[in-house]
Amino acid sequence: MTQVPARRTEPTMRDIAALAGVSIKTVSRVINDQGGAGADVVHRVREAVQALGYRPNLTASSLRRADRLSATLGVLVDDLSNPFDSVLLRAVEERAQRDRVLVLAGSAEDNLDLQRERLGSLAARRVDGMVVMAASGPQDDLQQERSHGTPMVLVDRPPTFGHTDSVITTNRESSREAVRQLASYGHRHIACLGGRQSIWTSQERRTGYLEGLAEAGLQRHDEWMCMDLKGVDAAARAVAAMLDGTHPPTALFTAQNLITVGAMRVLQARGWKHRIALIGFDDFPLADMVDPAITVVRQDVPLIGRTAADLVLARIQGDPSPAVRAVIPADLVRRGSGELRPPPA
Amino acid sequence: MTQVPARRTEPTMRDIAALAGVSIKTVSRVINDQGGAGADVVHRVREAVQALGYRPNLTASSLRRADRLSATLGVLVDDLSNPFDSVLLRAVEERAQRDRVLVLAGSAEDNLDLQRERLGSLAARRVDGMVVMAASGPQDDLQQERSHGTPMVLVDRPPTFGHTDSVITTNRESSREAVRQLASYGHRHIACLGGRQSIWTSQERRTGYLEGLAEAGLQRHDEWMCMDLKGVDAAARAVAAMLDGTHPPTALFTAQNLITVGAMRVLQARGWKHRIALIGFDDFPLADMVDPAITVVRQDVPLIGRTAADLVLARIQGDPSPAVRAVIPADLVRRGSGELRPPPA
DNA sequence: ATGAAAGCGCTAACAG
DNA sequence: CTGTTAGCGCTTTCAT
Repeated sequence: MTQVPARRTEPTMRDIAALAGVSIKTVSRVINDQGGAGADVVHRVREAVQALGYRPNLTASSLRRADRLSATLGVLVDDLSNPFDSVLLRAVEERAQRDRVLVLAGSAEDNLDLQRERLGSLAARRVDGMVVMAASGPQDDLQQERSHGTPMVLVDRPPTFGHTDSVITTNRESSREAVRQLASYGHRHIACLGGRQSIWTSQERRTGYLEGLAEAGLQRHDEWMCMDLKGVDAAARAVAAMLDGTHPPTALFTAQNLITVGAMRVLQARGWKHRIALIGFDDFPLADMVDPAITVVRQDVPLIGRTAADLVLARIQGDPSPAVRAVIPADLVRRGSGELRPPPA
Repeated sequence: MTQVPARRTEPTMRDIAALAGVSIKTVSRVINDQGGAGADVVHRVREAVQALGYRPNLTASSLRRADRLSATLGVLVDDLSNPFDSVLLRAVEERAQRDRVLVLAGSAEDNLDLQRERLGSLAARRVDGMVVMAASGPQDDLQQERSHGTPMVLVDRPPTFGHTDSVITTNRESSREAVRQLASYGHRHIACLGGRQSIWTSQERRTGYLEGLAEAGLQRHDEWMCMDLKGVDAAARAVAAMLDGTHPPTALFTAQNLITVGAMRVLQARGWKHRIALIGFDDFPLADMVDPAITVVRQDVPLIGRTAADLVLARIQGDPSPAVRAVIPADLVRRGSGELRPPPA
């Protein structure tokens, strides 16, 4: 292996102008296709660009340009390696690229300090707008950023302050529907396993669960409710404990991805996977390949991302209409595990 | 809902200077903690910053600063929503954030035109360096970008040109190991199902398969080799056809994620999942939850990402050492499907 | 159709 | 310790 070449200084419009024998302004006009330049001049400039390997400097241009736009969007999620987050990012990126806008991506890990730091980094780069999955807790930093005028769309969790667009899914309604379906299959002992209650979606799904119970005329039972579970193993332990309790449920509503997997693991280990019904919130790969295939509430994550991107891009273009709170419907994908009936009493 | 506030003009150092009654240079010093400023002056400046809600403009500063660094890294992958790509991105982001460097992310969809376009966008923003999963085909655009002096690290696929760092995994060696293990369990009819041969990794894995056969003293057989499969369904059809052929294999080596899933589906449908051995390249969620659990070759994607980030960040710092070709070992995760023996003849 | 001068927000180099 | 001047690469404005 040989030495890695050192960074060279890039040619500027000045260099092009000198080589083409025109003024720097003419170069600018040619490069931005603004017309009003003689054919031969255009040709000479293009040749010089080729010869020197010139590439426009967007940061310098946006500094002076009237719109001051950086053609860059900030996207802040919990964790870029999460399937939900990465699918969302991809959808935003795809939409943004249509307008030749690039995406600065960051993970805030549901941590307010990290979120503040990342917000500052994005602001320092003068992104044209932001798509943010808000960390749990007070949204002061987001609101402050917003008050600077930065177009911002919140995804997955709504803003607690005004004048700001958001895109969320039907957490509560779909959870309610899942529980109602379990009830309609004859279940009367339906448990809910959920994630951190500090996260808005967890709360909503829990509320939906309770509403579903009520609508089916079923009693709630504290023994059948377990929140703040973190990770597959914690979920598995909670499910095991519940099944060993004095009032074991016959159906489970797992309000989050990893919790669903934890529940599957326990049911599989005990050989009860065809006996205990299971509906999970959020789809996951291979949910249809296991036995029984897992019934889930599926969010339309790409649509959430596209909607968020459309909103923020429109705001950047100056759309002054009232703030929107878009709700993307989730649907119940029936695959088997949620259509198991309880054993006869 | 009320009107969304319009973008306001941000205060500049000039405004701070005016309010604090100092020169703009003093403001610069205070904001960049360069010292050499009286305590009361510092205080006045800080107050003005607070009062006006001033935030530094990194693009403007990097335009003039000696190092010209934008504190931004470009990351170009196939598809940001792929698990491999998003885990990689996350690892790079994490490393970059330690140096307060942000990440501009893009998907090139293994398409040379899109890749060129994205490369140009990154270059226009003067990223300090790039981490690139090269699209299949000629790497002229990458090489040209490289020749401009941009620090660049290729991941997952090596460069076909010189003086450029790369980070890859043991595609060939691990494939060979997988095949050798199948042979050691008594299999003599081992098939290989692979993805697009235009992709370097597919070729390497196929070569590893052939080497593994040879080392085990087994004959290769064209009927047992099927490449250029795209997607779960195509893979499933190919596996089905193979099993229906005149020389059905007793073991399968599937060289890519989705192909593994396609194979699983067929084996499951035919009730042969405990009869035909299966080893897949690349781990996937729930591989340990299905029956039988799937034996896979697992890449250490986070380590690949961290290594790539470390390399490019070091180059940005000026590291002049010879180009590195880092190889991150993949390991065989034995879960059951790859440890099935062939039926007695 | 082309160019000169000014300036975007900031930092470098040098004075005082 | 603090300020002045120049200039990063580009676009704006206005002149020719």
